[in-house]
Amino acid sequence: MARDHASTPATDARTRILDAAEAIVRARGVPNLTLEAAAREAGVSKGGLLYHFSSKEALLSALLGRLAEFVSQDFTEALERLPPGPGRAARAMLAWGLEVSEAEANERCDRAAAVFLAAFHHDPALLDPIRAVVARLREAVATDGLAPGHGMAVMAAMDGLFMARIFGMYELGPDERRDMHAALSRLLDPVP
Amino acid sequence: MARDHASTPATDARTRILDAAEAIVRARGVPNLTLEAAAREAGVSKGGLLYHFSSKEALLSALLGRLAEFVSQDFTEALERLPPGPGRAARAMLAWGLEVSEAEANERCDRAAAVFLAAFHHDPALLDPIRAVVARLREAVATDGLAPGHGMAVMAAMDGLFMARIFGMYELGPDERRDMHAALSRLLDPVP
DNA sequence: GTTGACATACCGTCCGGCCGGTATAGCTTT
DNA sequence: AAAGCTATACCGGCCGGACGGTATGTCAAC
Repeated sequence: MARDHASTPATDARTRILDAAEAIVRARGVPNLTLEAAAREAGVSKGGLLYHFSSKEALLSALLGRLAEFVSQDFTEALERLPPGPGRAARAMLAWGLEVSEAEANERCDRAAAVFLAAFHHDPALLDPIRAVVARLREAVATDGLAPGHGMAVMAAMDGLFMARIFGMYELGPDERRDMHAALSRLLDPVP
Repeated sequence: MARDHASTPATDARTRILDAAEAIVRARGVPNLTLEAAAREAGVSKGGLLYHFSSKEALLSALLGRLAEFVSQDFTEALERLPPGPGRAARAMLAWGLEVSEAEANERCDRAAAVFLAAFHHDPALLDPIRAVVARLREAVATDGLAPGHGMAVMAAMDGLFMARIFGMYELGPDERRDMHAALSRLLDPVP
């Protein structure tokens, strides 16, 4: 322990380092995420960082574990808030992406993107944990009672918005979000 | 000019370098795209490469110009192959992503992804040329006579498939492609 | 002999990782 | 209870390698 010193933020060093790494990527991009920078931002020395994460890969791996767990849990909660019935998983995705405030959606998106891109750049295999989560989501969407392809269309559309934002391609305004939500909702009703 | 020399592969050095850079990113990832590696792969010296592209940024910029032009032209062609009428742009996107062979779609996707990711990593601003192209596509999709949001839903779904592939998240099998095509096609008909 | 199209050699920087040290807390032995 | 011992949680400096970029040389073609 020995964690005090008058002016240290209550969180433990490990978490602070993780947060710092994320913040750096968000603010200054993947190439600026160096061990020194992360250590500085977290208020520890480089040696201190390497005590907690024995390599850059270990740091990124931890970052990704956190993300995967967060995403998984977040989606599960969205799912459980919805009544059962055909298309529940797809409706959860839709809600998850388009029924929250734009600010909230963007925040989640940016957090995920930062971790995502940093890990992918270092080694694509680091994405395996979220790949597993996504596979679960996909399975849920594909088997929730909708006509084949309909749920996946919704999921793909949400993923498209994610990508469009992280690469700064386009971003929907409030009206467009509403319109797109309405359009995709048509896919959730039983085929006419 | 002065392009011969008995034993140079028919293409000019500039193009060979561009192709080499793309190939490296595709085969070994963004971090392995170095000037030396690109030069070696293209069969020139590092100095030779720097004669054609005065910096790494210049190389990436050229790569991206090529991509932007290719995408723009490719989409225009897809558009022109379709009869006019409401939803033409959206149908072109759908055709572009789901009415070609899986191999062809993947090939285009991977080429684009390689350039995309390499440029983005070096400097997100390098993506501006394709951002402009995408803005044009988006405009086309948003104003092609469909009910609001419907075209964008299709576009986002295609972008989602793009992202899912480049990050190895998921990939649709032939049946899924067909099903998703059918699902999204429902959005192209006049609202019932 | 000048220019275009390279090749070779080299430099400065930056980054990941390792190492030796150190202060503190807790346990144990006497 | 005093004295050791060990583990934890760091600090600060260093090294080796790689990479982008420059500077200079070369050599055929015109």
